[in-house]
Amino acid sequence: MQSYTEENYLKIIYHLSEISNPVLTNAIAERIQTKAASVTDMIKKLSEKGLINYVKYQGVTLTEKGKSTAINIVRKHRLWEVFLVDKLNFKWDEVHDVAEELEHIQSNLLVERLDEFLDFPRVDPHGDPIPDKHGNFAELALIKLSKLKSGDKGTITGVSEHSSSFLKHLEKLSLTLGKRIEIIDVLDFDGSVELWVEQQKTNISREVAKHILITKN
Amino acid sequence: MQSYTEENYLKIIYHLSEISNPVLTNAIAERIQTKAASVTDMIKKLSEKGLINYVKYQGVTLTEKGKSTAINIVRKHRLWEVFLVDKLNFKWDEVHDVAEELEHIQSNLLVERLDEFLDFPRVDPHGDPIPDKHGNFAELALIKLSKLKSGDKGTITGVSEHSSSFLKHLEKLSLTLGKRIEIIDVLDFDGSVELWVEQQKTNISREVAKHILITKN
DNA sequence: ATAAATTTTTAGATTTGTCTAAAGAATAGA
DNA sequence: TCTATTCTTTAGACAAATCTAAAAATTTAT
Ligand SMILES: [Mn+2]
Ligand SMILES: [Mn+2]
Ligand SMILES: [Mn+2]
Ligand SMILES: [Mn+2]
Repeated sequence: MQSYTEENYLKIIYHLSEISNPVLTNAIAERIQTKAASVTDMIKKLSEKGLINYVKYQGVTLTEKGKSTAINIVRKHRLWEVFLVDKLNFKWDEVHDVAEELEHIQSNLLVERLDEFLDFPRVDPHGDPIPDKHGNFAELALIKLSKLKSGDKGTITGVSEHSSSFLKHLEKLSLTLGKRIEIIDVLDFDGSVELWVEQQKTNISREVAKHILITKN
Repeated sequence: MQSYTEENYLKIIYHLSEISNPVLTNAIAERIQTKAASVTDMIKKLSEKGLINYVKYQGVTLTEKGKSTAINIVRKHRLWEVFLVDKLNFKWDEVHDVAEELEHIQSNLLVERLDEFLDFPRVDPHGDPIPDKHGNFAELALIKLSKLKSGDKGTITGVSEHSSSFLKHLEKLSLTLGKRIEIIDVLDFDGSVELWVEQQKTNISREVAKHILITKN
């Protein structure tokens, strides 16, 4: 059994592994809002527990055991987010912090029953895939909106930034999951994008476009 | 804000206050599965935070602030128990440990939405009353089954013991919430009770009878 | 290749919650 | 009332997770 803190480290190492492998001490420190020295202490401990492989000065990778633990926490996090939005009418920008706590509740029965109660959802309110009880999930082939050219059409199926301010901004522009969009123009000058959504012309910055994920169709 | 541990202490002090006031160090130690010395440390801290009144060697009482904090935890605990039973099909003997964790999730929005989702339940799966958002709840006038005489009739509306083994035992005898019972006889010898429930004669020990709560009618 | 800058680790301290052992206070018995 | 028992508190220690400051390793730049 892992502590609340160990679980948070494992989950963050898991997410960072998708970007760079091995995962470096400072990258963890930045994400977890702590000091590099504290990270070194913790990764030593996780290494002793067989949850990560640690080579001094080189960074860490998850072991199989560490990976499945991390995926289970991600599973719980995303299931709780679905619960909050679908059943308790939370908005997609209100769920993250609460799910951050709920993901640590220890009960397999609870997770499986929750999954069933929610009718086995495949994605969370931000479009992120939910692992099944065996840890399997389809990696969706999503494209950043910022990669599209004028004339391209698609559907918003995810976001790669979960901050409340960002999500509220998208909400205001009707750029929410499931919406069909069509690129009108991409400005050479600053990369900002003009697009159609719900018969309306909208402009978004390149920075915003980078964090909107699209399936072309 | 209180820590997980502080919250557990407050809740236990709250429950023990109903039995004896002030609450003594050893009583807390026994309930919380810890040593008296640890309790002394913690009650000093809770006292400094203004959550309890502490007089050395005399025990503690909750302040208004401590009491309302404790009631809020009890509210969350019981709402989560209702959720687990009503929505996730947990049995009444399976909910306690999970609720013990869930009661510490920090989000007023979550509690209020959960209350609404559950349609503002008044009692939990063990018959215990659920405080409303202002901390008010009706103290039900329940009688221990062990106090009844032969010929007395009533309805099972609560239990004062939440262990899984006890609740499973009641389940087997059909002695669950809402069931009508009638006392046939109380044995002088050992206080054991013979009673009718669902057209069946059943025998229970005095010890079991003590923990079944009845409304006479 | 060597020096400078950056990253990572170690050393030592702090906070929270716990423990054991021993001392101090309250209560009960004779 | 005085002693024995029980209850409670203090003293000192420990594990978990964090921090600052300093040392060591790695990477980058000249
Ligand atoms: Mn978390
Ligand atoms: Mn999410
Ligand atoms: Mn608890
Ligand atoms: Mn209950």
